[in-house]
Amino acid sequence: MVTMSESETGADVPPYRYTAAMAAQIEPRWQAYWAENGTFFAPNPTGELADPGHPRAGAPKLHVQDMFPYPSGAGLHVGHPLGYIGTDSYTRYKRMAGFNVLHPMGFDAFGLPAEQYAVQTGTHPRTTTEANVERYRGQLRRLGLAYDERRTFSTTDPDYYRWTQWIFLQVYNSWFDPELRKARPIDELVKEFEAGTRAVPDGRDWSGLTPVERRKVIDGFRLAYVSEAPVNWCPGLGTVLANEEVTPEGRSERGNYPVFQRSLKQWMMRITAYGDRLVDDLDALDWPEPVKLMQRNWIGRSRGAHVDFRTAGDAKITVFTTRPDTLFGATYMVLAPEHELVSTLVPAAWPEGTRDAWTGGHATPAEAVAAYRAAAAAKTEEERTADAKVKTGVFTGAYATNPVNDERIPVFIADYVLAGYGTGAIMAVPGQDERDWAFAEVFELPIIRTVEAPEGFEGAFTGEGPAINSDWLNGMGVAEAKAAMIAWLEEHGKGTGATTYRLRDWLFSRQRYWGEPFPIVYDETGLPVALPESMLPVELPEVDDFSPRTFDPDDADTEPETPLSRKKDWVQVELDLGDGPKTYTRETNTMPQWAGSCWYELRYLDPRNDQALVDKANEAYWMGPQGPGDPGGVDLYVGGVEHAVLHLLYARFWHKVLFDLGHVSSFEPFRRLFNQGYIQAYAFQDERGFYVPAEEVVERDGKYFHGEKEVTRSYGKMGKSLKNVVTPDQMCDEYGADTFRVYEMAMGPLDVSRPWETRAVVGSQRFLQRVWRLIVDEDTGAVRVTDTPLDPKVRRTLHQTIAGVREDMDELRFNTAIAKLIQLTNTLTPLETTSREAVEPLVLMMSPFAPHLAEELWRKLGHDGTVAYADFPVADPAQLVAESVTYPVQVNGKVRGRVEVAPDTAEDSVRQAALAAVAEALAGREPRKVIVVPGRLVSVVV
RNA sequence: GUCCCCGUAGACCAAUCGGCAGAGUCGAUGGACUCAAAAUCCAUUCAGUGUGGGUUCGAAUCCCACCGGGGACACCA
Repeated sequence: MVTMSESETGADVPPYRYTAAMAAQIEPRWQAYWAENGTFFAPNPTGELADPGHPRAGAPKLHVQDMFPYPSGAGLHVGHPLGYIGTDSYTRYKRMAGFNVLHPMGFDAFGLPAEQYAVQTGTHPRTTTEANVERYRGQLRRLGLAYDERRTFSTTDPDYYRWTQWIFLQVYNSWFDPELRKARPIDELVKEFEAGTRAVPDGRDWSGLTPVERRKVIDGFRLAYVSEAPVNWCPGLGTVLANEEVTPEGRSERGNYPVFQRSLKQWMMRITAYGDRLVDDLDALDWPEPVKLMQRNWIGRSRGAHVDFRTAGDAKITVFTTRPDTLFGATYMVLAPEHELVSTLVPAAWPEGTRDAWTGGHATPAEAVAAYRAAAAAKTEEERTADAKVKTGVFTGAYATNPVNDERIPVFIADYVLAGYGTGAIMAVPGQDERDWAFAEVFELPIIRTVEAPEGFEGAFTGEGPAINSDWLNGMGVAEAKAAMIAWLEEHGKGTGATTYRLRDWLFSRQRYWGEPFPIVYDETGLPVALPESMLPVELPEVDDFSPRTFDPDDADTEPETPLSRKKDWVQVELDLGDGPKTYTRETNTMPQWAGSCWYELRYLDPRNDQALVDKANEAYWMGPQGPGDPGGVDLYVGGVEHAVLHLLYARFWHKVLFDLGHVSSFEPFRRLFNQGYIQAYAFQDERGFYVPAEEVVERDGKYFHGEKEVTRSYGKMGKSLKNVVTPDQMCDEYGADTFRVYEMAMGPLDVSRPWETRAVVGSQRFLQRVWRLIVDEDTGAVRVTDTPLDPKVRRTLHQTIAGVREDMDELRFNTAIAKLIQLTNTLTPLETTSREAVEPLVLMMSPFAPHLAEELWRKLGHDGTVAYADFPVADPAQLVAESVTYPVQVNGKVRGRVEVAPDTAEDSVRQAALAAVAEALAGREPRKVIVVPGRLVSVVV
């Protein structure tokens, strides 16, 4: 590839041409100007960042935000800023169009990779994180991104995580009222218990409870709580992980280490309480459908019933089913192998009439069950999934009674029933469930259809149809039968209507150093005590050894050890929490990386407020609902689709808690979500499979060569290991930031992934050069613009461009907007004189994409100050009317002629003219039909 | 296996409500400039829309099936 340095050493490059060297002069100058003048400061309604004298104070607001980056040690490659440049172009346009634009940027700086990187390099994570953040800032500044620099922060700043901890306390000090479907302060729950208006669980008497018992009751209601429960333990990382961080293969999303289920005491957040609202409120959001779908699937709400089946003695098995209408078809039951009732159910011997196929060849039920349990436990998640096609299981020797018809049905255990979902037990209805059907075939169990299947239908029928073989339900449709059965179950005390979720509570603690400490201590009872707000932030202490204790990745029998627990003088602390000075023990877990990104959109609104996480007036202005039914939230949130579930679900959850407690007026954090595409790149491997530097590969005759060796091409993410990284810094060096920005925006729609192609960047540079050349004499540097009025035809082109560009910008179609600007430039280029009338709007329209160039040219055109607040051009409607319209005339679908008429010509006249134009093609045939599409074409059918 | 998205010149991409397949960029080719090259400028080139059906006066666009690419989910009762 030819580099700019070669071209610039050429003696005959005109001295005032727009080149990379010229860009390198212009760009830092304007970046400094913007920084010195606070050009992109957005005024708040109130507080320290209010500025009534600002040109956009009180204007309609627009809050646009990017998913903030995690500042990795590798720095940015050209794929990262795609979305940032998109939002920057959009907000620069909107600012010029009159909006008060909030476009901030921050850094998600806590987390595992920073810690791992720090461990590798032997430096403190804060040191490496801060260095990385500085590097990112430099890279972003160089791209001319118009951020309000007063509003930036890192999640690792104590001033920031003070409020992360504050929100944790809000969550901790709240409970979910199922009647009101919202969070309420925990004090209100205590008052209800004291007044006796709410019953204490287990029917105990509040006044008879000891203080410790009362605390335990209360703690059981909190939205943040400690529980001893099976969690995902990852020895390789030395920490536990949330369900969302574990892949379907049972490995960690980060690092791909094995994950094991272990029962451990951990902090949880009661996100399940919000399952309904998290599903329902998706309808109010302007989000890509696939993302909504992923969230719906992840939450996995299903409506149905809990049904009790009696077993020997007084025992009962409770199942969850979405099809209570099919109860008459329940011919057997299945428990998950791990189900706690299994051992109590198993009788001493096989009952009379047990089939051989049911026993697995074992002499007693206990043996059979033990063997099956062992086999199931030995299977990895992967094997279990792979074996899904063949149903396995074993008879427990026990029977249960179907509550609707008192039929005696056998109880099996099988690994196709999952312990973690519903009640871990099912009623099996082979007639209406494919899995049950498959199991019934293997074990020769009876099949009773309870929904009439179509004539000749084979297998389980899951569709709609009238109920059959179901006594009083017969004839009802599925929905009606469900409702009738639930009513019957509730009336007879055999079950209740119920909703279950796939969503689990959010495992919120991590055994890491580099995260937010919990604002929690433990007293002598071992129960948690919240620190008062006045003690925030709880700062992360300095430790000698911040590296976590990790283990053999495959050793499941290990215990997590938190790095903070080794800091004994920090863990033991004397505090006065109202009962006089006492010794407490600090919580030594830290929060997961998601905590900081759960609410950062709010802190941008009021980053310096030390009285509240955000002033209510500022929140209402920037994020409040814009009308009835509107959820409020960020007006445009741009980021990759990989956060469809994790970050976006957690952030919605926290936002709703804050909404319930009255801290924010919006009930959703992100009104509109846009998923940008990815920039990927080709990578090349030699015959040994080693990657060779992509920039050194040349193409000849459709083959690829590295030196003399042929190499094979593949396509994927940019990364060090693939040796195909291109950085924005390289592009700025070789072409300038404006060229890079224009190229990224011009290469395709923002939401489409595409391959990077460095050699195509020159096209954008040529475009900027042409614009520059229109205005600046390349030999003398003189401005060559005149006040000559535009030719009427060119004027119409100009106004059509303005109208088109505005439309494209509003729809984030930057690629087509740029195409229109290139077209306009190409129209102006051959003209003898450059008219100010055309070139000023052109510069203004260029400025969202090439802001430095535009500022420079705007100055040269004789204007003071910045172009950032100049009015974006508005098209004159009179100029948008075409002088004449050419109608193609089709005869039987083929174009046979054209007519040119005035734009306001009546349809009848167009018809006459069109028929005359194709008279020859018609050859006297009588048209059967003539269709005139106004402004488009005429179609004649013969 | 199920669901979702996408297939348009050699490459990246346009095409409003179903209305003349082409706005823009790269590449390639030719020309201008140059001693020559680079850079720059000018011009030209190239597909009938993945395949096969259907609806329609008219389909890249709507419907069905298949092929290819990408993504999500994958015993969730």
